[in-house]
Amino acid sequence: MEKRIYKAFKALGEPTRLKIIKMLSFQGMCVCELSEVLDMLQPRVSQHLKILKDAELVVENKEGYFVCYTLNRDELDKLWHDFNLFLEAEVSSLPGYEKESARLDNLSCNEKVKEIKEKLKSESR
Amino acid sequence: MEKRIYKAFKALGEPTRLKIIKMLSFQGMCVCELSEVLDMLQPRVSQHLKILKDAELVVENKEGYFVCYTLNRDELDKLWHDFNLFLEAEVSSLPGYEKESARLDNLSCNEKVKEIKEKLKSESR
DNA sequence: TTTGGTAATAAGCAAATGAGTATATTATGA
DNA sequence: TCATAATATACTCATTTGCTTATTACCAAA
Repeated sequence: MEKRIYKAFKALGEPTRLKIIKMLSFQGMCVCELSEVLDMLQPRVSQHLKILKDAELVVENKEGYFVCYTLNRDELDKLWHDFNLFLEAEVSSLPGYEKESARLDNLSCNEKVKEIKEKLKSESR
Repeated sequence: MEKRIYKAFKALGEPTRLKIIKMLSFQGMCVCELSEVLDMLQPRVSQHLKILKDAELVVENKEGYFVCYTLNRDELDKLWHDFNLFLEAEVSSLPGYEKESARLDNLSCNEKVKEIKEKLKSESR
């Protein structure tokens, strides 16, 4: 789960790919169109589309020798939803966080840190 | 606007930073605590926190020589909101997309592409 | 089965990134 | 002012990333 999340964010966190996604938000487009509209070499577009496809943010439809890509809006919504589930989840319930959870339970940190946190909490009330 | 968006996604799209964010979703924590809980060297934690702070996903509160970091949930919500605005916006209205918009208006693409799109459209109805 | 057009992959290279080590910087208290 | 603790920054190195060029794979029509 966690890997899927950061993989999707990583795919979104790049200017060229964000541009491609913006173009696809307007309409489905094939590689040659994207290449023309964005004024980019075709391999560059294809490579980024592959990354977006691996992250399931984009879907391809082959039609003859054209490959039409469309934005996967459902997956985008799901990404944000899953990310929020991840944030809300108990640390102890997350797979791969066993050790972190244990260390969280017996933090050997300074007493002062606790005081500081109490202070911050009371301030935020 | 666009740069802020992909910068934030880029910040989220990395496993170590996602872990840090998860920890901060539980409670505000200082660097030493994060370092201990995640079993990572302190400079590593500090470096990632800097990136998260630059993306405004995290806020720091200095208390003595402790620095307590908290998750900026408002900014997270804003990120998703702005991202959706970006997706919904007219290409012609987006700064930095002037050329793309113009090229979009007179695509020299093959007639077949148009046929394919018509076909896909009618199928999706 | 050739030919022409479209897209994917491979290879090479420069730039960016992440981690570790060492060294500042900042703040506190004696 | 000096010693100590927490955090930030500098530096180095290995890995990854993105772009370009070249090549290959794929598909359709003649």
